[in-house]
Amino acid sequence: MPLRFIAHLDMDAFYASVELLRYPQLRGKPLVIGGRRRTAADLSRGAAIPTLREYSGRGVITTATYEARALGVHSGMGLMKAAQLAPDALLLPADFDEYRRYSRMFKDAVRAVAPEIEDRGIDEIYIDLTGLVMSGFAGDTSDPWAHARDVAASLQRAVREATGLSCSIGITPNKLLSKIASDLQKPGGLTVLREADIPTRIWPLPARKINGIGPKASTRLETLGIRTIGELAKADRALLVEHFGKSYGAWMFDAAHGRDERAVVTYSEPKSISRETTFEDDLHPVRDRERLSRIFTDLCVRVADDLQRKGYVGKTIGLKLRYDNFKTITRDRTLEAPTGDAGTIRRAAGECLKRVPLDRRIRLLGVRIGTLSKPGAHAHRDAKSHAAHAPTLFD
DNA sequence: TCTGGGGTCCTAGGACCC
DNA sequence: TCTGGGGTCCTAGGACCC
Repeated sequence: MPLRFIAHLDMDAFYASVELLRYPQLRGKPLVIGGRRRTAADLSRGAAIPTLREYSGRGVITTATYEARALGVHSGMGLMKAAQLAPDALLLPADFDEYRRYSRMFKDAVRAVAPEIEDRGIDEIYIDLTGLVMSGFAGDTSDPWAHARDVAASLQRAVREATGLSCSIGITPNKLLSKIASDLQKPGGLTVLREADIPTRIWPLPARKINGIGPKASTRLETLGIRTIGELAKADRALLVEHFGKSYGAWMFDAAHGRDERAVVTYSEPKSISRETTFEDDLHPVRDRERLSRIFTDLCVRVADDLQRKGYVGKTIGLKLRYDNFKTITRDRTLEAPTGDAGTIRRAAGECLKRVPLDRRIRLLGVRIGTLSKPGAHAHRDAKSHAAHAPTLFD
């Protein structure tokens, strides 16, 4: 594989930073984003921003400012637990429409300089800078990595000019290393790593820093006495394969050596669309059946709306259910023909529901549609079905 | 004061077909 | 009678990521 210059760009505390543009007076204070969705009333109220102390409910932190992180809270943490650690931290509910707007702005600003972008969600991207870096380099004897650094700095300036926001960038020969590198000097960092830097910069880090090694795998690695990426790199490959399987074990070993040949993928089609909701209080399948039925139908309608808006139909309808003990089960059913119709989705999901045990309270209900396609010329469109639905356990 | 919501990918068994 | 592969689709669960 020829030498590449791959960047990973990660927006710094993205949701919180967008909020600070709107509420500059909060700058410097500990702030977390999370909890229920923001309503128009929340925005117009103009009242004081509530603190974590006042919160009650099942929300989690989606983003914490660096000031809040200094108090021990982090994304994914339950808000009730965070309130124990940082009762005076300010809490704002998320405003996803606004974050998506800023997401488009920063991606457009990057794209104007470097078009080879892979979307990795609302606040991060990979960028293949190889062409850009090398084109400035024909016959030049100076260091292309220094040039890569200049390109990255210009991207950071472009993002700041377009949005007022800061980001961190890692540049290395591949996506795996760049993802790690962009995290090394947050916020506002610019980290360039070459292959020769792996032993000093990568190997001391915990194995968990590798994108793809999560909480389960890192715990299992620890039981093998492997904590750092360096220890993983020096582990016996056969031992890893024995414990983690041929595919995952071998991948881990290669990752620890910084080997990754994946391309920057600039376009991909969605594979599934889903909507789910966690209830404020667990619902009883019998006593709360009317409420459950209404929520269920609403989820199906929202999935159908999403399909319509994005221009897809789907063939596999899925149901997701989480019980009060957090055990999660899924059921799905594949239709004869793809659909985008809320009533059809509701009927199929209703059939799935008949196949799950309803012997305990329910915490979460979700509806998913997969095996997506574009409603094509030869695909037969359903006549409008008026959301007539077959009786189900929730009716 | 446990643990959101939207995704992707992988595995594994069984059905079914050649 | 028993014994084969391989390939694809469907379903359920789980790890992981942002």
